[in-house]
Amino acid sequence: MSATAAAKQGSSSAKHVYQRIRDDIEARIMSGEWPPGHRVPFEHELMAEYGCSRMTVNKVLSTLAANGLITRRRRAGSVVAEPSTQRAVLEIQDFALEAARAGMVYRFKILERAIEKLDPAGAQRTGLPVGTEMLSLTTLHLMDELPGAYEQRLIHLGTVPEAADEPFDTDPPGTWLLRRVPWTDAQHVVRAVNADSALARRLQIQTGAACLVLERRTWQAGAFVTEARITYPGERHHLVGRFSPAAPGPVPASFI
Amino acid sequence: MSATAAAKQGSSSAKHVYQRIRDDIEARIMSGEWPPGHRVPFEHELMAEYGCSRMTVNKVLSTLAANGLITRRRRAGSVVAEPSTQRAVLEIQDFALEAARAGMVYRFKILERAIEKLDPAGAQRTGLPVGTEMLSLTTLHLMDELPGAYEQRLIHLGTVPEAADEPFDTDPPGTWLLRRVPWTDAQHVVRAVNADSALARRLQIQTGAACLVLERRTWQAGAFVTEARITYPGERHHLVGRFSPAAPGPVPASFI
DNA sequence: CATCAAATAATGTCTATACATAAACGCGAA
DNA sequence: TTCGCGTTTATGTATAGACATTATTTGATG
Repeated sequence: MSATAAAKQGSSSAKHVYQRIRDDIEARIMSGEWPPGHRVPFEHELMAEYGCSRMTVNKVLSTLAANGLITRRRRAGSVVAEPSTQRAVLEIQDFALEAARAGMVYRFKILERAIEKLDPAGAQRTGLPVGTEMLSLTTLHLMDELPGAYEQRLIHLGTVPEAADEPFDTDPPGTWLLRRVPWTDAQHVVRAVNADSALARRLQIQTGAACLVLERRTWQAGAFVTEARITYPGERHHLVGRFSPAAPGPVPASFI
Repeated sequence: MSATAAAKQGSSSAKHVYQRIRDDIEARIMSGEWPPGHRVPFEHELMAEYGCSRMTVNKVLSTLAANGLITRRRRAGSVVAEPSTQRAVLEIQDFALEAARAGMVYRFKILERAIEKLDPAGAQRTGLPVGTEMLSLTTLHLMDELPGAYEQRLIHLGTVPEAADEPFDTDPPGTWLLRRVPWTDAQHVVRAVNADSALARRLQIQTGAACLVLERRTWQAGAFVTEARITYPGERHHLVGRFSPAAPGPVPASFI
C-alpha cells in the first residue's frame, strides 16, 4: 500500500487535514493497535503520508501531547504514552439546575452564620494559620421541601472580604462564590459516613443511614478561597460523571 | 499606558511569546479582572500589543478555547467563558500502587468466577441485549491482609474474548483490562450504601456501616468493555482528587 | 577502550501570507 | 418598521520557510 493510498483510505472522513490526521492517530492508540511505548511517525513522515505542511502535523502531535496521549522528545520522536491512572470525572451539579431539570422546586435555607477564628484542625486542612477569620455558613438545600444536601462551608475573608456583607438571599453561597471568585485549584475528597443523630434530623433520614460526603477546597492562585463539606442524604443522591480521555474539550453537559 | 508598555510590563517573564500572552490572559481571567462575558482582545489587537504574528496569538486563543476558558465566535470575537459546572476529578488508585506507597502488602483474591448471561437489569445498565455472554468476577482486594475493596465486575466477552482464558493470577482484572483494552468512554457513579450482612462479612466491617460504592462502566469506540462495582469499606477509604481548570495537561500524580 | 567534540536529526517556536467561513452589520426595498 | 441581501470583519485552517533547542549518534583523539 502506497503512502498516498494510506492517506486517502484513512478511516476518518473529516473535513480538515488536521482532524483527519488526529482521528487516525487517536483511533490507532485507542484501539490498541499502537500500544503504550509504540513510536508515532515522525512529523516528516506524516507530512509525506498526508501531503501537508509540517505546521499541520505539528499541531496534531502537540495537541495529542497536551492531552497526554503521546509523549514527545526532541530528536527521539514521539511515542504513545503509558495509560494514566484511572481518573473519574464527576460533575457536581448546581442544585437549582438539577431541581429544575427534575421538575422540582429548589429552595435553600441558611441555618447558621458566624464569623469564626480557624481552629487547628481547619488550619491543617486549609494551610492557613490558626485564628484566621473565616465566615462559617451552614446551609440546607431543599428540593420540593425535602432535604437534598447539608452544606457546611468556610470562606476565607482574607481572600473574599465582600462575603462578610453578602446576605446570600438570592443565591446559595456556593453559587455566589463560583460567580464571584474563579478558582485555579480545587481538591476533592469523597467519603461515606453513617449519619449521626443531629445530621439525621436535619436531613430527615434515619440515624446510621449511609451518607455521601463531598469535601471541596478551592484556591485562587495559591490563596485559599473556601472549604465546603456537602453531605448528601442516604441513597437518595449520587454523583455521576462521564469522561473521555481524548476529548478535545469539556464533555458536553448532556452526558451528565 | 501605551500598548507596548502594557506588553513589556506583563507579569509573566516566560521565555516564549506564546507563554507570555497565555499567562497574561489566564491571570486576568483567573483573578476575576476579566469576568465571564468580558471580551478578550481581538487577534489583531494582541498582535499589535505583543508585536507578534497572528499565528502565535491564534494558537494562544485556540488553546484557551479548547480548555474552556474562553469561547470564540467568528466575527464577534472571543469572550471569557461562563464557569462550567463544578467538576471533581478523582484519581482512582491502583491498589497495588497505593499499598506500595503506604508501605503495605497488597494481595487480591478472586472469590467467584463464572460466565453468565446478562440479566435485564444489567442489559439496561450496559446497553447490551439480554443474554449476552459476560465474564463475571468477584474480587477481594487486601492490604496487609485487611479487606480494602470488594469488586464485582462484568467483562463483555464480545469485546474482550481473551478474558475468558485469562487466569488473572498475577494482575487483578481491572489492571489487566486497563493494560489490554484502552477505553474511550467511561461513566462513573459514586454512591453511599449501608453494608448488608454478606458485604459486612466479606469486608470485615459491621453490618450497616457506610460504604462508598464506585460504579464504572467503560466503552471502547462504542463497544461495551466492562462494568465494575467497587465497594470501599466504611470510613477506611475515600477518593481524593485535585484539579486545575486551566491545566495545560493532566494533573501530576504527586497531587494525589 | 573511554572520552570529548562535532555533525545530525527531530521537535519547539515563530513569521508572513493566503484563502475559507461564519456571523454581525448596515443599507435599501417592501 | 421589518425583512432580505450584500459587505465587512474576525476567526478557522493551511502553507512554506526560518531559526532555536535538545538529544542522539558518530567520529576523532587520547
